[in-house]
Formats: sequence, C-alpha cells, structure tokens
Amino acid sequence: MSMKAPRGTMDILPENTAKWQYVEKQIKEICDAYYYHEIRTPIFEHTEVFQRGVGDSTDIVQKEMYTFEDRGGRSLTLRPEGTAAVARAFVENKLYGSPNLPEKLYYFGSMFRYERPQKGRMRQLNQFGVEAMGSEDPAIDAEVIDLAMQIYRRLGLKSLKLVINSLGDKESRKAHRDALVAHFDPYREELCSDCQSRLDKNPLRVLDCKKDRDHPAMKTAPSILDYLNEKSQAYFEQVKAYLDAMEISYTVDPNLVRGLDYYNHTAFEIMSEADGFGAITTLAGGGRYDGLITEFGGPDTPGIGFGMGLERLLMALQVENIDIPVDTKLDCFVAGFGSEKVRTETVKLVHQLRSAGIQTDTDYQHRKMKGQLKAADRLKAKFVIFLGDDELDKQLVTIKKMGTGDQKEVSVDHIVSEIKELLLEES
RNA sequence: GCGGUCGUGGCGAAGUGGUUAACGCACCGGAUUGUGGCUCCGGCACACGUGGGUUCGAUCCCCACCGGUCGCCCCA
Repeated sequence: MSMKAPRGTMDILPENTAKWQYVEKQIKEICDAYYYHEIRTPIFEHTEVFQRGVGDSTDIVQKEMYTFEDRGGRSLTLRPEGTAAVARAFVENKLYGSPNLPEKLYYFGSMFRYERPQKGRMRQLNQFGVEAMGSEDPAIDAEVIDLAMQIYRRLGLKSLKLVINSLGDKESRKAHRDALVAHFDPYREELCSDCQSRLDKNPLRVLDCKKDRDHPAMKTAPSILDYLNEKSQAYFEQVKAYLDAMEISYTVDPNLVRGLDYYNHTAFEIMSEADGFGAITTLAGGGRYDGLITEFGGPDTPGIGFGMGLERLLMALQVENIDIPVDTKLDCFVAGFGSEKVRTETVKLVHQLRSAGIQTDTDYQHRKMKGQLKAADRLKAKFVIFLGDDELDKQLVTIKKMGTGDQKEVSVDHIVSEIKELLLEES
C-alpha cells in the first residue's frame, strides 16, 4: 500500500501556493475596503451545530458530513460549510451586543463534504465567505452581493452570471409551501423518489429537481414570487433597486432555492458561463438567514452571507486564461566552489546576505561550478556571487549580473551594500 | 451511492504472451583545467496500480479490488 492523500483531497504545491496567496490577498484587500473583518472558527464543531444550523433534511447533513466521535464520546463534525459555525460563534461570543452592528465578518478555510469527487468538487474544499449579521436592510443584501461580484471582477473574470431570487419571509414561505404541496400532491406517484420525500420534508426543493424538470406539473408550479407578501415583495424590490443602482446585472430565477434550510428572503448564486468549466458551474452561493441566530439561542438577529469556492475560483481564472502575476526571480545565488574552507565561507556569506534582507540561495547538491550556474539560471537568479579559493585568498568575490553577463570584483567587506545597490538598479 | 474512462521511470509517451521494456523532457557529467541560457556526446532513473486466475511463461488475456479522471444526485 502506498501512502496517498485521501480521496478528494489534494496537496497544493509551491508552484500553486503562490496563486492561492495572490487570490487571497486580492480578496482580503476587497474585504478591507468593504470593512469586513476576519473571523476564524474551529475546523470542527459539535455535530448539532450543523444539524440544527444547516438543517436535518439537507443533503449536507444527511449524507455528506464527516462525523466522528472523540475519545470523550462527543459527536463532532468537520465543518461542511461556514455559516452555521460563524452563527454559533456570533451567539457564543455575544457579538449581538456589539454597538457596531451589523457585524461584518469574513473567513477563509477548508470545508469537508463526503462526496464523490469530480471536476470542481473536492472532499476537502477551500472557501472564502462573508457574513453580515444584525441588519435587515436590503442595502446590506446588495452590499454582500456586490462584494462577491467585486472579487470576481477584480480578478478579471468576465463570463459570470448572477442569479437572484427571494424566498420570502416565514409567512410567505408557508403560503407558498402549502400551495406547492397542493399543486404536486396529485402527481405524487409520477415524481421521482427524491421528490416524493421532498414533498413532505421540503417541497421547495422539488422545484430544482433535475430529474423531474420536464414534468408538466413543473411548469405550472406556483412560483414563490407570487406568494411573497407585501413586506417580502418590497424587500426584494429594494434589493434589486440597489443592485440596479450599482449597475450589477442579474437574472431573477424563481426556481433558485438553495439547498440549505436556513435561507429566507434574498437568495443568490454566481455561476461561470465560461466554456470548459465542467458540469459544475456554481462559483458562489448565499442568501439571507434571519432565523439562524435564534436557532443557536441568540436574540432575533437577521443575517446574510455567502460562501465562495476557491478551487472553483482558481479554475475559472484558468479557464478564462487569466494570468496570475507571480514573482519567481531570485535576488542572489552564491556559487561556492573549491576547498572546505570555501564551503564554510559560503555558508557565512549566504547568512550575511540573508540577514541583510537579501533573498539568497546557494547549492546544496555538490554541483560543479557549471552545474551551479545552471541551477542559478533555473532559479532566475538576478545575480550570482562567485566564491572560490582565488577569491578567498584575495578577499574578493566576483558578482555576475545574469541578465547581461557583466561581472565585477568586489571586496568581501562590501558585498552586502554592493548587492543592495545592484538590486536597486535592477528594479 | 451509481455510470463512463484510464492506471508503464520525476513528467510525457511507445510497446510485446517469452532473453537487458523504446523514445522524448527533466536531471547529472563531458566537450569548454573556475562561469548559465544554444549545440553535440555520455550517464542516471526504485516503471508496467494491487491481488488473484489462465498459461510452460504475463506488463500484455480474464476477474476482483484500489486509485485518478469525467459525469449522475447535490452543491462551493
């Protein structure tokens, strides 16, 4: 048996971590502009957090959680999504008492879902997410959507589609739910087995079933939009008006339901329309969850947020051929060759350069001088410092500028300042 | 959980029921006694996913499993 990373997980190697870091940096800058602050919650929680937060009837809870018992017999679960945990933290730390509501939070982190991996789907996935808790202003809904779109736009993505919908408030949802059951019940036997149980547990989900998509009853199904009460209607209109004001284009899809139980009012999803993106197109999804905080024992507090898949974001960048600027040049390579005395001197010199803040590397493979030059070339070294027995005798080193091949001798005492100066000229 | 497809050195990629399993890239060395990127030459390489079966013999044929990948369900 060979040791391999578990199915659905992956190593992100140095050649790629630079891309991740770039993307994360861009996102953080945007969060800073929108004045959201980072929260870090545990990577696992008591299982109930997700059962109650996400909802018992959801796919996530029913078949996708990594749940285990710890040595103390507690049932714990690797977080499958971010919102429930942030809501738990919000209540536990009594952030609802903050004078600065809404509490505007963002997070980065790994989420875990036991699913069959495919393009754009991993068992350990990385998400960025945002939660704004404590405000029921349509403007914050629009802000959160804007923030998500801003990220994609800043990174240069073009083929995007924003879909929004309103699920209404409790009253609207109940009216719609009753209407749905009444509508589909006569056809119960004709629907797929999933939908038959959905009809009882969560009739809303019947609407986004792909198997029964073509069933005649689907087309005539009551739309949530027709059941929004006045307040819900007005709220949705206002959100759209704010999006219009920001010139963010969107499509209203009455069938956009979102899989999690906690959503109400605004729901949205951002998808990629780029060719070659694979079967899964959702880049980010989110919505309003006004009952979630009370579910965790907090005061009645509204909230809205979204989760964004970072693997999918990276994939979208690749599919749209967007280059990520990565600086791979090495400032300085020390090529030491000769006696053991030189080796010691090389170690010392490399240390000095690094201590002075100069990015420096050297050879550890016992390469010949020519091999060291090749290595320096591979590393895209700007300068190579030669240190051999001759140099040691004369207390000099030779500095070579790789771009031009120019070189000059410098006294060992002045190497650091000399290199610093040369690097300054380079940039 | 179900289905398609794939599984040969670090990477890419030929190939065969039977003596040392091509080749390319990469890497190391030499041509150039202490100087990279080009060229030529040489070298290195823990490779046929795992376990069974058929066979005198299997990397090749059969089966199972494992893994990758793509898709279904659903989602980030």
